Amino acid sequence: MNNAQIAETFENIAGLLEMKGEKVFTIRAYQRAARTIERLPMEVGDMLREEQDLREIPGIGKAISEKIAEMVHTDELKYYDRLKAEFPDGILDVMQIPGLGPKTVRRLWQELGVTDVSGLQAAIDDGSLATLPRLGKKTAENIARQIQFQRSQSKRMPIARAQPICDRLIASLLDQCPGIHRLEPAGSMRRYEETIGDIDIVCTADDPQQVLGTLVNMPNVADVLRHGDTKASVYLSDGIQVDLRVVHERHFGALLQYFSGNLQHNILLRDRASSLNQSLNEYGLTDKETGAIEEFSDEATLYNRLGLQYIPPELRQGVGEVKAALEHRIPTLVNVSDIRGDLHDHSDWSDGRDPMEMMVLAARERGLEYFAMTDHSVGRGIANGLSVERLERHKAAVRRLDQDIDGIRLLCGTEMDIRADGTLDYEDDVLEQLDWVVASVHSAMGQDAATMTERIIKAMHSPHVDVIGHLSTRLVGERQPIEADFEAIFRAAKETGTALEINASPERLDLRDSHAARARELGVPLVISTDAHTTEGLNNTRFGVGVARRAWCGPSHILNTLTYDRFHEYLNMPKTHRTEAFARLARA
DNA sequence: GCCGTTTTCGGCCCGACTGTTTTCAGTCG
Repeated sequence: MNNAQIAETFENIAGLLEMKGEKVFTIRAYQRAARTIERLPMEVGDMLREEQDLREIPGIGKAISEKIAEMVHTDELKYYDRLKAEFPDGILDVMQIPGLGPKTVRRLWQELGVTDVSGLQAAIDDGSLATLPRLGKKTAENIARQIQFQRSQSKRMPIARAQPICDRLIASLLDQCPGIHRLEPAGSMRRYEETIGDIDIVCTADDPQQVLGTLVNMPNVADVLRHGDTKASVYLSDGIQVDLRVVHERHFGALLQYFSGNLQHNILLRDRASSLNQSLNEYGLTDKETGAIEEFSDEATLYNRLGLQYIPPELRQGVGEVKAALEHRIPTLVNVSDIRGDLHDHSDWSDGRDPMEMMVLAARERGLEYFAMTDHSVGRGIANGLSVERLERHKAAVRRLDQDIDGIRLLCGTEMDIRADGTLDYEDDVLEQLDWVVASVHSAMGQDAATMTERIIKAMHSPHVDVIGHLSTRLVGERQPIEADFEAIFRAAKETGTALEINASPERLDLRDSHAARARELGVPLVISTDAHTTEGLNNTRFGVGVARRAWCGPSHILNTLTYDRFHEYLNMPKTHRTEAFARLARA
């Protein structure tokens, strides 16, 4: 079993225990373990194989580590099987419906025999649900609506889709509410999660009611879920929920912190406050003895007041960052402004939309010092991949632009297919004339893990392959990643001196955060590239930087933060010396 | 179930909103 499957099992256990009426702290422990395992940089199976003690991971103790070991070794969990047997099969689906919690679901099952979503719908339709004490007509209507919504949309939205919706919404609120002082996205958007459950926005304004009223009355609001004095929740017709919270200016720091989450981070922070005899809520810190309230107009002061280093939003995942902040171990994270080059880009020579010259000018406009033109190789017939002959002319065109355009250095490159058998799409004599080679998997993505791992590692052993592009080939919310032994691939990357790409295209975000973290731990040079196919695509660097920041990467972990001269020095190094050379160059 | 510059036992985050209630339980984030 892999981390994702183990995490899901613990999540389900938590759900079933809730219904059973188990102690909330037991339930919380399983939920916390699930989140932690989901975000672990390494497969727990590999950790056990290397005889690491899982109990060193925060939130994982004796009972849970034993359960993990059982799942890794036997692919099943007897405790979970016994627990599942106590409940009908579809009951967890019923609990997924917003507004229905364990207490209600249990009553519906025991008193009305509801065991799945269709049974729930039937209980609404025949009126029996509304007859139960403390449930009524309105509740029945709300549940019916939620079932409809759940059917019409998938649960979480890729950040690529949510971001423009959020941007438009904020622009629209600012436009219609002149009394707004501050308005910022918070939640998973601010943490640069790869998918967004709902759009959280925090606000300060002269007249909170006016702002909330404006939101609920917007034309693209499909449904109003809640509308109170300080917060409102709506469903947009775009298929995503928006939560807006409005408070007084002097509470803004505490509110922004509270709403930027995640849940586990906030729990740990409140825990920290508690140990200082303070109580933390979205309005500020309350002294438990005197009752005095301290307010914060910005987040940094709040963290400092708790004796903590400031924790950037991307790190607020409840997986050790609070402890690190206490010990002043929060690193300086990479910023968009640190990125000096883009090393994976397409033009209309292959499947890009814009001409090479426009791409280069757009890159220069964005302040980049160097830029690699990496159109597809011949094997990508469908993407108008370049034959050896066209590659020759492509190269000449790049060299010409490099001469003609000042202020940016160009690299002749390719995004070359790694074929199904691990051979490369161009011969060595062609590759050695290029400045920069991105090698990517675009075909036969369904290979078994052993074949795929061997295929990629074989490509890494080529002296000409500088970086592996979008390693897992996943598309967020669309296509599953390849099956492979990623730990072995990361180790081979280090050994062969092959860099790994963090593909910043928000559809990809590949490496994903936990993989980037593991590669960083091993010292593999990472590259943040946009894989732009249009000039606008160059704006996506921020998403890649978001992934790198979530992986605790500083500028010294990212190859394309090097100045052109240093980057050039790196490239002139034989591959096998590069990992070491990078560590030196990045420190210098 | 986890965890310890108070603790190996006794704690474990905190408030808003809704519906169905005459004071609050359930759910959510």
